[in-house]
Amino acid sequence: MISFENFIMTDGSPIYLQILLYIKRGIIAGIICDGDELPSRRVLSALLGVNPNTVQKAYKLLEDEGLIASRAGAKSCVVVTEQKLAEIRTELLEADAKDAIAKLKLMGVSQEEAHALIDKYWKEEA
Amino acid sequence: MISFENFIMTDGSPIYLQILLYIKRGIIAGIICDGDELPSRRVLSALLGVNPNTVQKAYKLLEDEGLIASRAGAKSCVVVTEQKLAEIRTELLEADAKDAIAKLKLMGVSQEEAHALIDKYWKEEA
DNA sequence: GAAAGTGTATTACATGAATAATACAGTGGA
DNA sequence: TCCACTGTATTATTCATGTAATACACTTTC
Repeated sequence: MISFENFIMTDGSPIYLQILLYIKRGIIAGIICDGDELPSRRVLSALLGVNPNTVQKAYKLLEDEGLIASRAGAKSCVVVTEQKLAEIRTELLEADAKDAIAKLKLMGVSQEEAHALIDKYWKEEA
Repeated sequence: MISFENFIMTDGSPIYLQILLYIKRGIIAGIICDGDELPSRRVLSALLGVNPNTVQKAYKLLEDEGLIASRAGAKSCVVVTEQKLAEIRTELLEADAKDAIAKLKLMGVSQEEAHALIDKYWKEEA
């Protein structure tokens, strides 16, 4: 069963997207694997303190991407091939890296300073 | 007059926040300096293709932070002291760096890979 | 088979973001 | 002084997010 203990809700971006990205990043990290069971919509919504529909929205999008499989009555589970994993890994890594770099550049940070920032803040938090 | 030619509108986060952050990051980069004139609400809204109220919302927040000064009838302009600059620089750099690092960690990226990602994507785009 | 839990779907509502159309008062330059 | 431009404020509307309350069919397990 997939764990959500490291899930931290951010204010700002839609909750259903945060859930979606959390699962995607977990898959990329190898923490969430092919065949893993997802918590049911009702259980996860209760755990996060949100509405079941919000969770359903995230799960629906993941199913549209072919990353999870759902059948009425049974638990949903993760479906990941090697190829799909490589795809979303590249997609998310590139997006996150470029986004961060663009922000730093806007603030006049140099490439060397960027490396220093990573070293400075990497150790903090789990 | 402050230029917005490097401003790129992202979908997702509120436009007024994007405007606010763009100006803050410009101040941090030293591109936007104390005394600089801001484009009027109407002019900037026309330039970005958004409603004047959206720009007003961003400017209002900047004024609440003491980063710009507005008087009815006259152009708004930037107000930045050395101390305030140091404050927001630390605040934004830390926030952006920590945010990016947290995302990479969720995907199982190592500190070494993070450095490699910076080198890989730094050159792209202006 | 029965019950509990599951996925799925529908409808209604609340809220905030953003748009739209104004209106008014103050500033600055011709 | 006059006029264009400025900041400021108000009200109404649209849209997406998120909530809420259901309902129904299917599966898993006892």
